[in-house]
Amino acid sequence: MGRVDDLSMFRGPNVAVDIAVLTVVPAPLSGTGLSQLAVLVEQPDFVADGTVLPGRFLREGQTVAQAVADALHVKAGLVGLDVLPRLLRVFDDPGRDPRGWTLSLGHAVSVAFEHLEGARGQLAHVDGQGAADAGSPLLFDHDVIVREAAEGMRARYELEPDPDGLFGVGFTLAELRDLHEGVLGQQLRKDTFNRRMVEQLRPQTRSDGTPVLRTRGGRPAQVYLRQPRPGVPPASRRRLVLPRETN
Amino acid sequence: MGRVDDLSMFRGPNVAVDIAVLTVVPAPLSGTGLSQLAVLVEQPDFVADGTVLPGRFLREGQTVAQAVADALHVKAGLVGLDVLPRLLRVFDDPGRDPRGWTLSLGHAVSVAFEHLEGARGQLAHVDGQGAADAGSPLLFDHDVIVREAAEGMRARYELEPDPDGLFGVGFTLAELRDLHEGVLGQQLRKDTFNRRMVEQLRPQTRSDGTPVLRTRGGRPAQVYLRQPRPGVPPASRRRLVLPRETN
DNA sequence: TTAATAGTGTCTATAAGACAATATATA
DNA sequence: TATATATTGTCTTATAGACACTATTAA
Repeated sequence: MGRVDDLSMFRGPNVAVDIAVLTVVPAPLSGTGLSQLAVLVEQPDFVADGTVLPGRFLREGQTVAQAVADALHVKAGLVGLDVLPRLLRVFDDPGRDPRGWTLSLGHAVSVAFEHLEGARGQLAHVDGQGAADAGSPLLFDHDVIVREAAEGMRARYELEPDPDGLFGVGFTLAELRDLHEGVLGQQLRKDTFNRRMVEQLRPQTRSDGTPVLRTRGGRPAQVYLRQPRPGVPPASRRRLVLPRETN
Repeated sequence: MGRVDDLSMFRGPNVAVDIAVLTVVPAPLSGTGLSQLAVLVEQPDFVADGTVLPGRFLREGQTVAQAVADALHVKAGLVGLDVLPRLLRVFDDPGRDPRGWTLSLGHAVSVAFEHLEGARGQLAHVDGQGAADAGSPLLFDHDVIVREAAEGMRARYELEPDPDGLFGVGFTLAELRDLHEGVLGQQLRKDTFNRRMVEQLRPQTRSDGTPVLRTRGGRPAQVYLRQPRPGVPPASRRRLVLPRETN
């Protein structure tokens, strides 16, 4: 930031936030029998054929996070979620909005499917390439936002158990794997997946020390909780950094 | 983006770009005998004791990349670099600038040390925690920008050879390791480092097929080029994703 | 009982960590 | 020659991949 005493010499752009609300549709509801990554879209009233992400202009005195929360409230009818918007990129083409100079801050948020119950809009399936299959094409740069949002979420879900916290409470390894397969859009190896994840989880126990179990048609499974300590590096990812002074 | 016909009802914020210009000071010049990560800072004229990153307000009709290029030109005297600004985060606290409503888009760019020859400002060493050791404290949120810029660059330099392209031409594995050790602020294991990197590099040869070598006081070393194909996944990072339908 | 799911154990292949040995330049 | 750096090879260890086997529920 430079030294400019009179800011009024600059006319700032209108700044919008556009949000890819990502969720995982549970297997029984997805139609395919598998959990599926999906994004919340809506049909705007100002075009006949087109789909957009929820978005909103930033008001003075607001933070970006507040504008995101407002957009989710006003556009999607979602209230009271405490989400962590992740900034993806800025769309800054000076001619991108014919109505005037606007910037758009593309964001991603991950929301548990249950919290999208009363939401307005539709859930569009996100395919392996990050393309949303809404009925009509995504307008503006919104396809890019969805693709980058999906890419980021997939990268996060490859090494850590449910890093976005879509499970509110405990979960079994099978439920966790369903979730991860939905996010990644790929099947995962059960044994390797379990080995990687177990070491980052804590088995849930009752106060008397007995394990909390959950059954799904077979042998009951241990229920796990995310470790309270975040940022534990997955053991599998060896680092080049030297622990000592050697060489 | 919603449907708003009259944009003039919104008064947009002033939008600034602030840039962490990262470079690696070669070992002979750093004073420590090791290559060192550094960031370009300047002493602003409006405070007695404080340091800032180069920055500039976005003008109408400009893209963010153009504003970054302008800032590097006007503030640091750098012309003609084609840099790739990486967006790090938005600083959006409504009260962060007493002069009025401003947003700042924190960016990182990586620039080869040779290109900073005629630059205004000083190079501040960036330590292992991402803290810049300028003589005086970094003002505003600029310490956060430097930290996140360094984090991102370090993550990139752990698995791939010189992903930011600080070497313009060919390099030996020893030179590459010096560079990576400077970025990471850590010594690296020579053998493992070489194994990882060689498979992502192409040995430089003359038209007659003889290898290009370079000597540094001992046996001459092969000169390598980055593979023209970017985005080659490092072989070491095994993935969970199934190649087949199994499990 | 059978079917379905959960969990454990084991063998193999691959890559990292550690270190030794050899090669080729300069002083 | 001695010294410095580069390069190759090998042994050990850790983890992924593959698969078999046991365990515990419901129907």
